[in-house]
Amino acid sequence: MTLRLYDSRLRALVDLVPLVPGRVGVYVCGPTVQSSPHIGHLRSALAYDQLRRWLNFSGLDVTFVRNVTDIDDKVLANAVESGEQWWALAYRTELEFTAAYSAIGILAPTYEPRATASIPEMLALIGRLVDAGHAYAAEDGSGDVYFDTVSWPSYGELTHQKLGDMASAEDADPRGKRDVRDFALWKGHKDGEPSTASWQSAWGTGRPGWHIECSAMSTRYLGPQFDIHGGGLDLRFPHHENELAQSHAAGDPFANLWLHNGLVSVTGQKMSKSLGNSVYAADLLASARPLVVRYFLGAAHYRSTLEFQNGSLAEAEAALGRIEGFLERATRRLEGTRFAGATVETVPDTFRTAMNDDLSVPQALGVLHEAVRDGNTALDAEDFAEAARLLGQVFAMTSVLGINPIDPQWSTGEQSSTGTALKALVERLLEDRQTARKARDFATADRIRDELGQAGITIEDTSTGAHWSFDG
RNA sequence: GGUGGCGUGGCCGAGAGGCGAGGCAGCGGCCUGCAAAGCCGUCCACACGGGUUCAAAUCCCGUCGCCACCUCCA
Repeated sequence: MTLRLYDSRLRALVDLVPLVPGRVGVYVCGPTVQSSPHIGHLRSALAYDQLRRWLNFSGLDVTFVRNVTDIDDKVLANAVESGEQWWALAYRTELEFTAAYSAIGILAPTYEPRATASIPEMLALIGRLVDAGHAYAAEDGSGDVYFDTVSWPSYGELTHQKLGDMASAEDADPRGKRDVRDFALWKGHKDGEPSTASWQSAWGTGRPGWHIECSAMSTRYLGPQFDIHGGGLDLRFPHHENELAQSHAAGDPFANLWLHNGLVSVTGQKMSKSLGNSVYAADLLASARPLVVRYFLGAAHYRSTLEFQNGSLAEAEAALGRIEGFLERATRRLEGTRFAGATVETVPDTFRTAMNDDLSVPQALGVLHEAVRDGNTALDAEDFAEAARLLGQVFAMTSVLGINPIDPQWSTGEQSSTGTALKALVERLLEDRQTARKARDFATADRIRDELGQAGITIEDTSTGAHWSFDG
């Protein structure tokens, strides 16, 4: 059984056939580090994290490259606004992204190249394009170098647009362009721009255009041809179209498969700064546990628009709570039986089939929740063999999806002296409550439960004694 | 003007010709001293109008509404 993915260039589901058997190269467009990470950046990164984990689970050796574009018009503009060096802004922002990614369990890439560290590769690529007649230096002396779209007949192949049908970009500065649709490969240095943001080239000092960095970095680390290129739906045009054009025109076969993840809408609207409805990573992480944020962002299919609204996180918390509840309850009940710790971690075939079908995570979550329900039923029936089997499945499925609650990733590090003291105190109170219950002094028993409840601690009476936990 | 997507129950969210995905919320029940947790049941949906078919949420035609991209975007 092989993984099928939706290739947005072919607009069809295709089998993933690695160029080198057993190995997969994945390039994902990372952020332009111009401002703080928002919900959309996290959703996108998470989609490819799910892909990567599934590829790994399927036994493939994955080289996963996600870039950081640390030089760009907006980086320069925002640095002027905030009164700091552009490279300081870029690095500060990059650290914010890394922290947010890591908080929700996105695995660190195999490598994370920065655009500014691949300038020679970009210049070499531009040189090949100029030599091949698909790029030209502007004739206005600006030092700009443009890709010649008219010289490349298949321009538009990724987004299935014809050059003549495209709306002309009225806001673009035509300057030295031969055609308004030509895009900058290299931007000549302008007065007022910091000298630290300019590099020597055959066309004068300057800096890279947008797009060229991804062609240069993907082929630098994955080769002129690689398996998968991913990014947000909004990058299809112009960014990915231009990447494809410049790489093909330079003679590179480039990516075999193009993946695009859906965007996030906030209460039905596109998120944008002008609407003032931006939801930042920091907002999300301040209002829910990181595991809940991950569950929420990963619960819809990666190609669907994900709707964020009031209550979204609470719903995710509740759904996840069911899974956590089963894992805890089952582990507790199986403790001391011959099934404890003997769970074989396998994933059900239905789960595997769903994941292989273009990463159908929503269906896979359906399988997961059914296993949780069946597992709870087995526990109620004291069928420990069945409960243990399902516990193993739930562990396996949550691990593959990166939402296994007992993964050390999610531990809040409460093994402190305060934690130990709290445990002793709560257990002491639970003993008092148990004594009262045995004496049928329910007023006292309920008072203890209420007091603990007010302190944020929930009590559940089970056949093996009272269990306490913090409120979700 | 061009390219593409979407409309599913109170909400989120899968499915893509024939068995009610799943979750959240609600209601009824079992369990419980009462709860909590869990389980069972219930709530039988597919924008609208036609058509094809033994059978349509799914295919076809039309209509309405919403959204994305067309050189800042994850």
